Amino acid sequence: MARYSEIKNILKSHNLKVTDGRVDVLDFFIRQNKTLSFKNLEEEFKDSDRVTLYRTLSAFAEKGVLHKIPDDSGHATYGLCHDTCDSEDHNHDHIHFKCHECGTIECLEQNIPPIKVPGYKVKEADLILKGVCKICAA
Amino acid sequence: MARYSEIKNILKSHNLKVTDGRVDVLDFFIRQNKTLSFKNLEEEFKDSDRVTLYRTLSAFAEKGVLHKIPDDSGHATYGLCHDTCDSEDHNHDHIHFKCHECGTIECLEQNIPPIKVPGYKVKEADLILKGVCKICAA
DNA sequence: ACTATATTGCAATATGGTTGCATTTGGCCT
DNA sequence: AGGCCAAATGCAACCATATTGCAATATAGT
Repeated sequence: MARYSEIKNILKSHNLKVTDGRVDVLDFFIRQNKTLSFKNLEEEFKDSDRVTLYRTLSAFAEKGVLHKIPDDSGHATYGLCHDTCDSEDHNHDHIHFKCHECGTIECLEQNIPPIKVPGYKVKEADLILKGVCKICAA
Repeated sequence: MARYSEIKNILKSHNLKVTDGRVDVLDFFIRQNKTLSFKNLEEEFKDSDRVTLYRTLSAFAEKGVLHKIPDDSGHATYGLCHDTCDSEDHNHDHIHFKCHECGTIECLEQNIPPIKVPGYKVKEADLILKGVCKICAA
């Protein structure tokens, strides 16, 4: 497990009470260091309540610990926020990549290029690339 | 209603049997000339079976009459394919725009700029812009 | 008009997520 | 340390959305 004090700090600094469940979920994200779907979490935390898990994830997403990755399949996936996000300022303009082989969704370092559409006010942009990821392609 | 013969031709040329339900749905898409969610269709075709509607839409999407627009909300939306798509070759590299005010999803003429990611094989790209559409912004 | 095959309609079932509420817990304040 | 309050949890019930199996029906080709 990542340093307990570190995890506790992350929670506290995002205005989240430190509970066993939250510590475990956040620790899991840190250790896995990749995006996780609700299903992934449900499997990892079999004995904990689905509802709590949902609420943990939405609390994390709302407070800027995780970001929810839009997925056309409808199955939400979450990733750790890289930078110092909080409920006021989530900035996630990076590109996501979904691998057809291993199924994982990855946050890329690359940002979404700014796109202008005449007459439209663009506030957000979601770009999901699909194909074969670095690892599977190697 | 759009010319019945025209609708019939579209169905036939996509290897779809011409049934009353399909004609009605396709006609509705043509008349509305915008993307429609499953809910939109359900409301329009109250008396027809939801299951048939689901199957009609997925048949249309599979055969290239409609394209399914990925939406993070999980509620699928469909739009007429601009060009001559079929089950072999769907090409939908245009950008989608979701308006926060009127809620509609629009297909833009603009295409998604090609994006390279070193080490990755990019096969598809989905770009959804969000904000205020031309009509609401005016 | 007849037949093979695809489509429809219905009921049942699955999946994914939410709500209400009683109970427990964490964080703060003495 | 003890107590309080608000927030978090666990549970059951519920809701929305989507899918499956199957019998009945309609379509397209002969």
